[in-house]
Amino acid sequence: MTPAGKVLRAARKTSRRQDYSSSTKRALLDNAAELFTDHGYAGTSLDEVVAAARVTKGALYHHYPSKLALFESVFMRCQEDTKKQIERSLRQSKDPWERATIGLQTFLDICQQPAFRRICIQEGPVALGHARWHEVEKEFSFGLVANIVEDLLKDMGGADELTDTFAHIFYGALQSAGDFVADSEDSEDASEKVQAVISAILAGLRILPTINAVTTANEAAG
Amino acid sequence: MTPAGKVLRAARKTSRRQDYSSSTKRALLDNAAELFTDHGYAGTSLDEVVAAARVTKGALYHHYPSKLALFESVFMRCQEDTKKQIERSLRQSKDPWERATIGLQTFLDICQQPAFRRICIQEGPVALGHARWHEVEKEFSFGLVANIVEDLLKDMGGADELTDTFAHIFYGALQSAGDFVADSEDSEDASEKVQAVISAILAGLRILPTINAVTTANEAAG
DNA sequence: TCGGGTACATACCCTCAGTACGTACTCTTA
DNA sequence: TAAGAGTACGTACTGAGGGTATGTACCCGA
Repeated sequence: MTPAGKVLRAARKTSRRQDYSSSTKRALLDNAAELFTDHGYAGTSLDEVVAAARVTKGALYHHYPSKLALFESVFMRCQEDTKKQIERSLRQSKDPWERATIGLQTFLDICQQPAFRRICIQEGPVALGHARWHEVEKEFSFGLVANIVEDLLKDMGGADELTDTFAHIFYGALQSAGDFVADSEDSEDASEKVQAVISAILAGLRILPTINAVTTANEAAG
Repeated sequence: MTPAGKVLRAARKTSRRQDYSSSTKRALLDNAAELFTDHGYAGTSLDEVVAAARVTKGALYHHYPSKLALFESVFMRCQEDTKKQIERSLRQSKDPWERATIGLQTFLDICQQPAFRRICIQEGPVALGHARWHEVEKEFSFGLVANIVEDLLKDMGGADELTDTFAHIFYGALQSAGDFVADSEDSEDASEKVQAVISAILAGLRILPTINAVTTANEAAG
């Protein structure tokens, strides 16, 4: 702990009451996250959540207006954690290809974690609705992956108009890849295979401008 | 109608009572499919379903043991329809690459249909549970796509041990591609772009054996 | 024609999300 | 420092919806 940290801690103006309150809220969020991860949104009752957090429904509805709002808070925290984790991993290198490799590998790892899989990939779109889910994803995990892909394409020779399309499709591919590894018996073996396939797909990127040129030419001719 | 058809129809041994029963069951299934597609599993109440089918809950629970069982029936029918549709499209050609193109394009189209998207892709794994969902998928839509990919790889030079891995990842890519087109403003434009990207990914397939060889070599060396 | 089984309808129960209201505690302000 | 106000809950209830128990009309074979 730095001296600055000590000063900040001493100087903060939160009352004991506020501390208790935020602690309660955090307990609700933590326990909800765990229960939603294990049993899904519909499979988790608020009675279970408040019991795990050792409070009552009155406390829950004081901090969150609805079950859905509670889930969305859990969802947002999961997305924020993911974003931070990927951004931290990206700071390890300056080389575009290396950054891409590291960033994508990090995302792939996160896709195998139960919390992200269940809450952000599976339950998210169903509970929040596809529109709201997509809106948030764009600003967090998908946005990061899209940026990485964009940088890759730029590095390979000019921003292509297929960038956005490829990013979307590639994002789904990564999620599936995470599923594949998470569901496999031998996760090390599966992880290696997945890396090989991802590499092959990215290699396909190299000829993407060519294909696009052909498509455009056909379009003009047709 | 062929004479054989007439004979069959005349010869069938179903009573009027049985006709009514199966008609009721079908009405429940049809209306449930529509409501589940529009409002999801949790968002659809059985009261709405029975009202739409103009029966009561007694009738529903006579034909289906639970809400989940009703959903699973809808889900299965959707998967069966998809399988039939793809298989029919595959009969159009004998050439492996052409078959692959046609089959994948058909699946891509189906991925954009609201029923398949909502019931088989989004709600399916959440409502049925990931394990049960995956089990069924393997026998239907995913199985077909995996076969197409396998044939492609075989045609390109020997069955690769990465086939299964690639099939999984590619399947996810196709689902995302369907999402991309379905959510886009200009679906024709999006469809063309998606085709270009899919082609690029399949092109990456060509060098997949090479990558695998390198990976294996590294593994042996390490 | 007469039991028996089928195909429903009706009425009820239980779980669970959400609400209304009560209360204790704290923090400010006169 | 006493009082008023607001915060942070707890308690008791309501309504919606999935599921069940039971009643009943009808058909169908014997």
